[in-house]
Amino acid sequence: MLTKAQIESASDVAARSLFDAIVDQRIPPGAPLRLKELSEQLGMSMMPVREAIRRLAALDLVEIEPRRGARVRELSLADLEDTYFARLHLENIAVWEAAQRFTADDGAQAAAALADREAAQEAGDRVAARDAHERFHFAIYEASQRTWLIRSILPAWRNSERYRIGAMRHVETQGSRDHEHTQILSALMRHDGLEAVRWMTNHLTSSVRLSAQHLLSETGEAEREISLPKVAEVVARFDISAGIPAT
Amino acid sequence: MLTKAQIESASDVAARSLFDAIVDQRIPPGAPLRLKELSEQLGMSMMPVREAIRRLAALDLVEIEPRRGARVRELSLADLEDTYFARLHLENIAVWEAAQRFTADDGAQAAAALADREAAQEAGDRVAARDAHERFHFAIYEASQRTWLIRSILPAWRNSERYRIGAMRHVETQGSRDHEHTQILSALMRHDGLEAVRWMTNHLTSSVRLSAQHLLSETGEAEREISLPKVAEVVARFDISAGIPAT
DNA sequence: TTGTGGAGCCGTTGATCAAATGTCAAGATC
DNA sequence: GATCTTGACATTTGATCAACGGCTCCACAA
Repeated sequence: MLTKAQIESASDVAARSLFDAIVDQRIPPGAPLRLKELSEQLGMSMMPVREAIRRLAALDLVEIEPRRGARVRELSLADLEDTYFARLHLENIAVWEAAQRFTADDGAQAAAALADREAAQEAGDRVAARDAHERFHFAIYEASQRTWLIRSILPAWRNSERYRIGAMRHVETQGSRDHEHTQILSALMRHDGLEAVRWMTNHLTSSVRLSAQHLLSETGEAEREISLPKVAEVVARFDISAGIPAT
Repeated sequence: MLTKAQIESASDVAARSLFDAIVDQRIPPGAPLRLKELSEQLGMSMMPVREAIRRLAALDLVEIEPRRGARVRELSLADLEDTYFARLHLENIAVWEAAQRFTADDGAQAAAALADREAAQEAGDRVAARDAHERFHFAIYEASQRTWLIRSILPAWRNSERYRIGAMRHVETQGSRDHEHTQILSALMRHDGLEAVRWMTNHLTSSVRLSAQHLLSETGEAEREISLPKVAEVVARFDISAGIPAT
């Protein structure tokens, strides 16, 4: 496990480094990504950097114009809404499915990630905290065993990180985040899909609220309501299914 | 529209060519993709081929082992089920959303794609038919205006093509396929989301049945039931929402 | 305002580097 | 004496590098 995982190709390094820089806004939205410039900074040739950029483009974090190069995608309220619309649906389906086949081992992995996250949080290591947070969520989704569904989640997830990180930096509503995580996990361990969906919906809804607030405060725009499926509607979709035999 | 679109980079050509070859099983499941071999066949250097392979890997059509190269992912009944599970959920959400904001222009585009498909079918051009089929479906999904949701659909869609193409080659159930397409489209034009979801569910369900049948007949395995959400359950999820104000 | 020239940058190429595997022979073991 | 194991070498293949060629954009001039 250590032997292979340690080998990190140059483009892996570049991809991770660029992703961090974009999420942290060290490379701001709209900024062009110059191959030569980046390859010098990272101490490698242009090729691995180029590949890293293509990978980020596959996640739609950057836009590539042929023969023109790549630039960081702009942030917008519309994009934020759209991202969370997708997340609300996809992740709730995953959670619902996970509830039906959640094992003790799944629970242990998720709990470990939660612990890692709190430790990283207290140590002030934001990158590690973000990493652990992702591990927690995907430990849950993977319990659903629905591989293609899980794969579909990742791009939207990664995109939402761009909005979330900024919003979470200063805000101190971390307590309710933790509470939501715990509630989702405990509902899953009880195989209570409906309750897990309810908490996941709350979790995502409050995330998007905070992110939107932060985004608008940065651009100086007035606050305005964002358009998302109603919590009641989302939950109802699963509620009705509860009476119908699964799969 | 012609000026820019005509310029196709070497890796674009390679990616399309490889995708076609994999879907048609000219490169069979499990076969390794050798850079040198392919670059000679395609008359280009190894780099664009390499990039094309990475792109297909992003869609999970091929598996890459670091330093070992890439090979075509194997087909399996489990993967087929998993793919269609994702498609059933994602595409139904898209259809439901599309129904609410479907315009005459959306309808015209979808209808044009359908016509193209029938023309290609009669001309015996399978690649063009597959292309038009994809255009039809995505014309519908794009009417939903949910960009991130639509993006999430593509990988699973492309993967399902690997199963579908083989199954459709000989089978002559094309009539009911066409009927389903028409019904989906007309339901959308009437903004009848529930009916559109119903037909889409039928459409996907019969697709997966045929694909599974074909797959099992090829591997010589006995027919067996595949595990998917029940049609009633899928439709019910949207049915309950119909009573709740949208968005 | 429009046409032209130059600079900058990306996409591609062919060559080089490094890792991983398969082969083969020598020695150990049964 | 036959077979299995082990180690080094050669080959294959992917990953990376540096340079070339062509496209795009911008400045400047007519």
